[in-house]
Amino acid sequence: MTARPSGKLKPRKRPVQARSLATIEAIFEATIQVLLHGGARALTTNRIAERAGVSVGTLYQYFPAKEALLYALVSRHLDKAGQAVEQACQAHSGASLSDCADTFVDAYIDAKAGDVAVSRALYHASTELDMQDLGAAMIARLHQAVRGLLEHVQGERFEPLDSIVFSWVAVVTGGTRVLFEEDGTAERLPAFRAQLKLISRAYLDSIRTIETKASSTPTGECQSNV
Amino acid sequence: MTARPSGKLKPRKRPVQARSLATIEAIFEATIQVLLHGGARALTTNRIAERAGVSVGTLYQYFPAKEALLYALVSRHLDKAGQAVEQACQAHSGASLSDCADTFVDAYIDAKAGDVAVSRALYHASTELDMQDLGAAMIARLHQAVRGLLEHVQGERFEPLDSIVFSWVAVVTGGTRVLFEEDGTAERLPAFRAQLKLISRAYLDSIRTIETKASSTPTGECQSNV
DNA sequence: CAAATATATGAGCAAATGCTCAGAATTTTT
DNA sequence: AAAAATTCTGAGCATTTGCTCATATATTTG
Repeated sequence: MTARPSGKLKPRKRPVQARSLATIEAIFEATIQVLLHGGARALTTNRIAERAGVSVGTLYQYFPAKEALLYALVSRHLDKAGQAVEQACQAHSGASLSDCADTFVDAYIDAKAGDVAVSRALYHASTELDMQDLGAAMIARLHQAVRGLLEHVQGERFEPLDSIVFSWVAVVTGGTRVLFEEDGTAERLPAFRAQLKLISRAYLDSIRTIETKASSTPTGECQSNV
Repeated sequence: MTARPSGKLKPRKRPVQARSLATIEAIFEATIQVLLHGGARALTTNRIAERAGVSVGTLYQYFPAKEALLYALVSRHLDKAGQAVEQACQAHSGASLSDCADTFVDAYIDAKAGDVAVSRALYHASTELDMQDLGAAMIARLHQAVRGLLEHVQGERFEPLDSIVFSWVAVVTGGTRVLFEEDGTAERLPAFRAQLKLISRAYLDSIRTIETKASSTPTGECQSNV
């Protein structure tokens, strides 16, 4: 289900001894540090290696290209967040509508808020490269989790489900990103989280239709999407 | 009110003859073309000049650095969008709540949807540089326009206004950006627009309080923000 | 211990990039 | 038409970047 890197993005060598694992970890950590300290422009393989306390050659023994390193790092980060959201959604399956709304909002924000600076840095770094597949995989994952959440709300039905899921996820993830790019993220976060829950609850509440009744499409404009 | 570039971001020379103005326009256009064709990685000053049909020297006569060129281009683009939204908001001042919701959603999406590819390209290019001031100025502009819109809804009051404005703007702009990064933006756009209106209407409707009555804060968590 | 395997080193190459500058070409002014 | 002002040219410099490879060190295996 996870996007598998191809060509130059695939890791070069798998570590077998303990020290090499530690080296890779150091490289990952150094990458984040360089990114945080100097931004995407300062992110050179030589600098990363220096900061990690290894030589460039070592870096290139595990990653065939700078892109591959970033790819692995972003992949890792997204995977953690995706897993957290999936878990939360499954744990709250069958909950009430407003609980569902809160569940997704909290899960997503918490997953990203763990380290705002890292999230921001990795995002900026990722836009340079062509890793749309990673972003797409993440979104697909969120879609599936949220879809499951909405499908199991007792006695309610949402149509058109695809469109609703897409829009809700877009609004929550996109809105959070805007917050994270802003200065003063931390201070704004609590209020934003509360408002995002209000938004989600109000939205889902306004478009829900009671089950087993004839469902009249709430909007005339949209029907379905591929 | 507009952010003024300082240091290396300030244009170098002002055009006085007609041909130089055309040259600058060609450089702008070429920048967009190169960006669209090869992405941020391929955006070099030599390539831009070549595509524009001028020499690099000419480019550097008007822009002291590559950054300055991009800064001017993004500034221009954001300004156009900001102006469009401001105008729409002012034109619909005093409208009903759901009209207000639709107004902002339509104005913002239309401003960005004019040329999806350009929006996307410029956004990606801008993340590399440090032009947070431009983004901040744009957001501040949107905030003010939306605040004016909500303040003039007859007989309704929104509190805490700052928090509501921030969240609504974040959700609309962020959600739209997610859509624009996705594949198949065009096909998804109509459905998303409709859902975004539903989201906005449901949200604003759920938090409105009748004027001249004692306003009870709808959420306990959030009060105000600096 | 020795052979085999795994890991680490870092000087330096090839390519690319941002940008300059001395002067040519064009337009405007006198 | 000459002088002045403006605009344009593009070869090439200084620097940076991603990355390699011959060699050295460390760890495991037989």
